[in-house]
Amino acid sequence: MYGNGRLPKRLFEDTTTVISQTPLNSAPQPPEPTERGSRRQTLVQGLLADVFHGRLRPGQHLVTQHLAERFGVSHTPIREALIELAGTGVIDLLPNRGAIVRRVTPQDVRELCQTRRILECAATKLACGRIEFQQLHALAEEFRWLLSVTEATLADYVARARALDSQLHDLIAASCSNRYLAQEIGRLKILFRAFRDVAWEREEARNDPHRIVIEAREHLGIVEALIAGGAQLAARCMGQHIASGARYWSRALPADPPPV
Amino acid sequence: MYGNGRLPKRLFEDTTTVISQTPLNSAPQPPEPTERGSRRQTLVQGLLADVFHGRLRPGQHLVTQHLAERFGVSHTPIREALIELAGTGVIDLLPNRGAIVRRVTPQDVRELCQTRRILECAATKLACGRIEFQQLHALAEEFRWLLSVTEATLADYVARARALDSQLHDLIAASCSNRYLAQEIGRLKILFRAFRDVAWEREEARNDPHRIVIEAREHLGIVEALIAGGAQLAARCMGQHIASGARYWSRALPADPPPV
DNA sequence: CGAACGACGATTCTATAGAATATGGGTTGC
DNA sequence: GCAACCCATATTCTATAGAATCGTCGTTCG
Repeated sequence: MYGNGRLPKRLFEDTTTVISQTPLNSAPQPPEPTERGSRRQTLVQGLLADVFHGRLRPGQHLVTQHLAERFGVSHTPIREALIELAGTGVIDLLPNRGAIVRRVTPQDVRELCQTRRILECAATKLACGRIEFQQLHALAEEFRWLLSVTEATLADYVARARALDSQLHDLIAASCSNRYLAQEIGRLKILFRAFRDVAWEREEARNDPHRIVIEAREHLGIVEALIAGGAQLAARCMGQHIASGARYWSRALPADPPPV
Repeated sequence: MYGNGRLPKRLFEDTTTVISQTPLNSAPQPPEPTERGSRRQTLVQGLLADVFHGRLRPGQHLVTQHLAERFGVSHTPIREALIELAGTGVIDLLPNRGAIVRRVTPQDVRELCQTRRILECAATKLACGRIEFQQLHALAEEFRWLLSVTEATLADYVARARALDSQLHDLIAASCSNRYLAQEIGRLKILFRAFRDVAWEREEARNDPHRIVIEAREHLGIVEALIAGGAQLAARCMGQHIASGARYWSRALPADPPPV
């Protein structure tokens, strides 16, 4: 297979053959011809999921050839997706030497959330007073509804809770009147969501109603502070909210590879 | 030239032919075969310079064909550079419709600096107490030297001042013990540097000694606060330093295109 | 026996060609 | 005269092939 029977070269700490070891038939989308133009985005999502799932291990050397085969596309879009991923810091891209997956440790999640907190608190402060009261009241309604419902159909309930979460954070980012700030928040949000979605799947606490209630309460606090015009208070609430999320979600990381 | 004599299609507000209108013989590097592997980075730098110089106007439609000819490379690395630029927010990348240059207004520079201030102040606070005193004292020495020298050879003087500037900011970013934060700072730094370099060239205040002295004083303040262990004070100094820079450099934007 | 040199192989990087998509003008019908 | 439909062209997007580069192994010299 590899010329004269030699094993594939090992450049980095992990083997390159992990890909064929683990049954990766689950992730590679069937040659589903995603519409032209959004293929790179699809690949980015897929690779992100792989990284957070632990299918692509930290330090592992990503070979475009293999990835291309797995996803059923050519090298070119793979390469482009890797460039985009390198921009978000998930992988390192060494010239002429390919891409390696950066380590994702609980420490990383903490740092990610810390950075998110810094940015989103600032955005909250800036957004305070710039959001239509109507929107804020509507959101407050929704969160109160979440808190009032004790036992509903979980599926819809969860979906709605997550949608509202996105809605609030996006609204604040969009209203801070600073495009760069909003963009950085968006970038980190993608990372955090990818991580959270994986944690969501692997946790037995998958549809933990308790967590949803806690988050709804935190969200409501933020909205109420924004309605009252308390920028400092709103920012503090946001800070606590993100810190709380960090503590909750960072438990669900894939098993730490043994420290080399 | 274009089939039956029709003009090239106009998709966006600005003409696509601007490229051939303005004498762009200055920027396009001669087919200088930059070494393999760093070509994308070179293109990113070149395109950034073009944007901030105003050679690529806001809203303008970037055609990969033209850019490839200008830089003397193929479409592929151009496309990759555009993806990377889209990651930093300089251009918008619409699927199947190419890239357009985002508007860079004084407002943008303000927002950029505001975001930088948020991030770097946080980093300063975090870095306080984590940097070797030796390094801090050495930097302080240097800044005092800058302040003491009244009239030296400008060239070296300016170069050294800029190097020290980078050194201090990089040291703080590297010492905040948060890789994501450091990375975001780095990203914004690239944008700010590209902008500043252009302003530097176009301003008559090119080697403004006064500005250097002011910055040295601000830098010294930051370093001294870090030595004293005053995280709050250091962060406040950093905030004032960045705000001061924002006020100074935002004057030198290319002439605003008339508001459409 | 250890270290340095040379060569092979794998992989990345760039270039070119072909297919899909969107845009704008021309034409037809009302 | 106006609006909707259709076609042609430019441009983007993906795929494939070739050239340069890096890492590793085998050999040779000290």
